[in-house]
Amino acid sequence: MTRPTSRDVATAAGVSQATVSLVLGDKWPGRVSERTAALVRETAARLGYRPNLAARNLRLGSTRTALLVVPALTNEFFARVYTGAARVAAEHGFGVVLYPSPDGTGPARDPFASARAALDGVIASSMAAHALHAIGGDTLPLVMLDSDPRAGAAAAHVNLAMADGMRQITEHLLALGHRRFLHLASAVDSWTFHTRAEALTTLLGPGTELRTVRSPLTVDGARTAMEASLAAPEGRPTAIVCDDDILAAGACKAARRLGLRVPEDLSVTGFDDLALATAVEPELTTVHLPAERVGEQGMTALLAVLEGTPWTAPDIPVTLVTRDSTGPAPTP
Amino acid sequence: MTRPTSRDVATAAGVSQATVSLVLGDKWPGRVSERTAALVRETAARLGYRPNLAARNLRLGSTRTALLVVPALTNEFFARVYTGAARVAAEHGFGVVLYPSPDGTGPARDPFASARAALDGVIASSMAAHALHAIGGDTLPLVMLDSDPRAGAAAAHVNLAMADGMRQITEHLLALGHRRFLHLASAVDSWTFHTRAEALTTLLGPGTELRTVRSPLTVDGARTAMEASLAAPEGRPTAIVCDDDILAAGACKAARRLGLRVPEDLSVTGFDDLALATAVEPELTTVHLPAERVGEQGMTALLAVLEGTPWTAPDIPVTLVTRDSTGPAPTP
DNA sequence: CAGCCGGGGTAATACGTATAACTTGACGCG
DNA sequence: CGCGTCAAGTTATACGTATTACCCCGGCTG
Repeated sequence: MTRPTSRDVATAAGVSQATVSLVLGDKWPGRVSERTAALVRETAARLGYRPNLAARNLRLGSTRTALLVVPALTNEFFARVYTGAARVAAEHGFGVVLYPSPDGTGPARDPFASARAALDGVIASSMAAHALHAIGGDTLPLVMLDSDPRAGAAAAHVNLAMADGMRQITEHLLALGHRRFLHLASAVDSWTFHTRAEALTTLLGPGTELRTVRSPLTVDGARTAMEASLAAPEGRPTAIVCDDDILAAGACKAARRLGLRVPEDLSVTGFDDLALATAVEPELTTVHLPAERVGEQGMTALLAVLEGTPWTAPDIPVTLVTRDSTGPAPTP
Repeated sequence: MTRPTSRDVATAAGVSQATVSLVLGDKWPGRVSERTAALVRETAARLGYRPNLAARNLRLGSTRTALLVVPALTNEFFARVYTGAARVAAEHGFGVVLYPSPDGTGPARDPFASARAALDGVIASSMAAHALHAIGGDTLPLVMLDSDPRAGAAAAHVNLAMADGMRQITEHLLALGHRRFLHLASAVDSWTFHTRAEALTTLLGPGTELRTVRSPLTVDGARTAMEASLAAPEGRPTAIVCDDDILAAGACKAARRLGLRVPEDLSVTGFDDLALATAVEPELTTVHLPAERVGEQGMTALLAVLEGTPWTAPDIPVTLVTRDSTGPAPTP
């Protein structure tokens, strides 16, 4: 009552195992007569034959499987990255297996063991460089998502035009008359944070103020942090630039609790354009990040690298979506 | 410049390949002297040896890998199910690979091919019975999540106490004086929906009204559906029972657009207790579903089944979380 | 009619591992 | 001293597949 092998199909069809493989491989047209090919196919279907992937992988020396390393799948952004990567992978007969969170909370230490599968390559998102070794990035073809392009270990980089997104935000807010800004960033230190912070500092010209607050990446964490920062009326910022829609939602809640109206008294912007951005009220002005495309390009890059083609592409463009959480700066 | 094999380690250490396997397998204490064991381990580390998982899987006839079938990973609920399953799996040296969405939008047709790995078992969530065959549930040990316990194909079931959740909601709302209800359900037909709908119908005694509306599982879809249903003042429900927090958020938005206050004019309840539930304002009264525990129990059940132990457990309890979206029924 | 070619199939092999079965000294004991 | 026992390795094999190299035979050509 064990699973049938290609040899079982062969004997049942009265041919050799090689013939079965030839037919089912579908790779050598004309190698087998149409008559026997049909017979083999019919027999295989009848027995419910499924090729043993472990054996095939061993024989071929490749598993057509990529490892995607993400901080947390419960973050909609990364779930969408996975979706995009998985779609492109499937189109090329590849699979994607996940390794959530190398920052400590992940399920296992060794992603190789955790993946339980030989890997052809790695796509790693927002990861500290020191984790690369554990991941095996030194051994396997590696594509980095949203990381420092100068980091040498990676075979290819896929980046979003974060700085340009920040430019669109600041231009929008400056045009609305805002001068006192607060940058609400995630507590985890990543290249993404540095890029955005640097862009923001550069873009805000003289005559402006900028404070930075960091908070855990949760609505409640952001609310708590902002309630503390917005309590005192003197010098209160009029615009809060958040690194994530989740933080922006928290900031809006804090404002409401303090009796501040959004956007009349306080403008708030987000990043990512998650489902959350249009679920809350007011709907968030935010930078739309095409997460699926990040996954798609990541996988495309990996496929190119695996074929030996060096891969490079311009940053993925991002666009500001103006909604209801931003408005003219209040006149004092 | 290819990856070293166990044989490479063996020759480098001056022992046989079997010895390497014996040492690294760590399974036969006293089989190899401590001296040579140390030598082998040191050599393996020096060469950067990693066992070829494909070969090991082939040899062992098991991949220690489970397939998790979920509708969409972008739904936080399922992302959390995955997280729970992956953690338990990792504790037992198992891996979890995903097959998102058999309802059509998934990356590939054949989950086996898509997984690119031989599988030891399947954990399937909210799936139509007809998809079972394609999944290979007839071939592999199968654990079903939130599905009809009477469905025979599954080796084990893991269910949430949905009916009890509905009971808690209705008792809460009835106590608040509500009599005219609207059940806002997802458009996809699942066992979960039927269970909840049936429970709701049963629990609402005489002297109550119940309407049912179905909508796509998005905030905007729910908002649109509700704007239509709430437009006419006559016979308007006072309580909206939603099958999902996402729908509840949409209902709240619809209410606000129509000038109705939540909870003063309209009470709204959700299901799941996603991050969204506390991100929106008012915070949602909702039934907390321990999603991670669903994943954990699913994996635990699969492990039991793989060991030949029949597995069974009571429904996972759920609890109503009372927040700000429900209040006393308005007096006409 | 000999030689050659190509269509259609088969036998053999290697991928890298885990383990069962066997070997070889050394040693204790009757 | 002979034999069983045991520790510490080694040899051999099988897992299921894809592919290479080979074989057989009928038909065509010179």
